Amino acid sequence: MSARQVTLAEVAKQAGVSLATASRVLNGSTRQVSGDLSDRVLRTAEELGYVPNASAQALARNSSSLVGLVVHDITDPYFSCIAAGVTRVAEEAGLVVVLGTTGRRPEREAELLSTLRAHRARAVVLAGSRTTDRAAQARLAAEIDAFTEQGGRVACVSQAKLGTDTVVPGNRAGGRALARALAELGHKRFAVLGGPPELVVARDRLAGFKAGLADAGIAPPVVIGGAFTRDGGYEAALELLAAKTRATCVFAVTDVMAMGAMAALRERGVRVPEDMAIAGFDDIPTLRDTVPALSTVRLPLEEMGEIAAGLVLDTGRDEARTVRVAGEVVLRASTGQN
Amino acid sequence: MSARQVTLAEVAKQAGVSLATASRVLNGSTRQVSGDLSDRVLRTAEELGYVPNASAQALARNSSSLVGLVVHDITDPYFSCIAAGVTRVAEEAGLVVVLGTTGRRPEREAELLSTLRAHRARAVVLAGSRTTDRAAQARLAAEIDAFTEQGGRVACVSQAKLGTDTVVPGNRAGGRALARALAELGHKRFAVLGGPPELVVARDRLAGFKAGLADAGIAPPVVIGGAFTRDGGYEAALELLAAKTRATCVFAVTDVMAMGAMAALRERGVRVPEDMAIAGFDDIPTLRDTVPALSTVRLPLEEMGEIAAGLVLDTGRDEARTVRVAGEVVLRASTGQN
DNA sequence: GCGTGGCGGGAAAGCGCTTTCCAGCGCTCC
DNA sequence: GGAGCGCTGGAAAGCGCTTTCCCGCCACGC
Repeated sequence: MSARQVTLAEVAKQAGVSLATASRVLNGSTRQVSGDLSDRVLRTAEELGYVPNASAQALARNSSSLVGLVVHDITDPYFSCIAAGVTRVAEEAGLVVVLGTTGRRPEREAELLSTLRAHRARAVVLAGSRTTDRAAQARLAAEIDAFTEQGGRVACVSQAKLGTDTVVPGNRAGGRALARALAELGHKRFAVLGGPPELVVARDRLAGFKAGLADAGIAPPVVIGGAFTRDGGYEAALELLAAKTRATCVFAVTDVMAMGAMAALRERGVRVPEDMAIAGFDDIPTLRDTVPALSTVRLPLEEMGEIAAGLVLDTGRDEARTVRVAGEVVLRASTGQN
Repeated sequence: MSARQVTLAEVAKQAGVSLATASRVLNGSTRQVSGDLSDRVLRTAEELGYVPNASAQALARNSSSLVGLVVHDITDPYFSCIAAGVTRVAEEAGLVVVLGTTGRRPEREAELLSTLRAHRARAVVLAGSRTTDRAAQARLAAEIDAFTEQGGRVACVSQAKLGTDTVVPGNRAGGRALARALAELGHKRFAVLGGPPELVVARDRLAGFKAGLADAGIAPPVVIGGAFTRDGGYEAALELLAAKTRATCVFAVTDVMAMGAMAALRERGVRVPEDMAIAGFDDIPTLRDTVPALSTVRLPLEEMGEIAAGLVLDTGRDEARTVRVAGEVVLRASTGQN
């Protein structure tokens, strides 16, 4: 089988030109090639079905056309939206995105970065959330350094790391605005499903929310931890109900968690929003269509992916930049009065 | 900046061995190396922070560690679930997955395959649905041939292509079983939101559904086309309502479409399931938690991704294999009586 | 007329790795 | 005791491409 792949050398020979000329014609260069030869090369390349060997190009140029994308779980709409943004931009730039998933294990992030470095990826977007796990962070920082020293760029979504481009959503501000909006709806007693305490994103949203409550002169919420997933929200909501707090409104730091929480409430016969109002964060598309529609803080997820990819592919500037994107409170049926 | 990357040659020199020996130690080979030298190489590699250059390896070995994955839209839960399965298997095998998105343009599939070929990807999973567009199919078939001739393997999810491994969900059988189950619930008049007529997946599900209705001695359904997306389902549902059929139960050929349809029904004040029952296909995770929960045909999406990746990475067998996975009817609240 | 410079073309030196081939060495086996 | 073998280590030839360097050619200016 395996018809040997057509090489540049074959094209060159067939077209009766040198390797150098063929390369210049087919893969761009500053040098000019006469129209005559150029045509001939183009034609034979076409005829032979020549496709350049990307590995060889990468080796010779010492830079590949790969862009890395690291997420925790591609199944999570938060990440898949960001992924959509990143891939769109990358593909427009003629690059190819390699997808790495961590399964929420922080140490995988560094491993993946190392792999990406081996592949000489020219850039990486890190969409996973930052943890406070010291060892993992140190290892990650070292990998990031190694990666950038090798000439690659790194952008983080929602986790400011020194020396990298960053897209920072207004987690704190969003949480705060949401708290105020909910307070205005008349709620007095709040609970928060706070996710894992070591996740910075979760902490920021929680901190913002608390600040917002304080602004409104409302007592601090009951906070219940849990995993950053639908099931985490489900469990946390059950725990909340078991705790018999008098909260009338619960804030899940993530839409996905809110989804699980709503399922738990429903199972327990707690009506939303009559018995318990609920709000999330992110505004993932699927939850706009649910009943009741979820109140949340909207983040332009796809756009954030696009921005991150844009930052990381913009070879012009060299210093790290930070782009802030604001969250927008969106009140829907899940908090009533709407 | 850019501290030059550590090369094998540097490691070898530092460790006082030849390039060949260093390569054998670090990157596996059939050949043995004495424990003494081996240790020395391993140690210096560690010290220097050596990471093999994947492009160079790919070039020298004429085979890379890339696995392609082509989907229409990574944001669609159907695809993101499959993607999760594929990446899991690939990462376990020490491979890296390259994600390509077509944006539902059939011609992109061939383009991406060509790119993947340039990168010498060792395998590709095509998760996009097959269309009946002749030109696109021909181009795609040619690219698949080129890819396999070059030594790569191709697997398709849910679209049987000659000469490739395939994971085939029971679209027809699932549609049929669903129709029968719905008939048993007492429905007599059905509508189908059939998606784009040129998509084979959509056609199969529809055909199966019709067959199931026929089995139950029920008149053929009203069929309304539309896009294979949430918005497509939304529009199609509006059209259905405008058509003033007397259908009491509507089958959306995709859960995602069903989601849009439910939103449309809700907006128009049509209660589900009291006024109109609805069922989907795929069983995407998010819709298990909605109100009402969606009746559907469950497909093991992640598993399908895993199977596809498994097929394509199993270098043992050479002929194309087909794995069928059955859909399982799951009746939930959206069809009432439950 | 000849030096100059610009320009298009080709030869060849890598890029970092794998792998073949060969050399040397210590064994076993007659 | 020597032929033959198996085993380990190293030299070197690629893998397919980019890019530097050089060469020959032509147009130009003095």
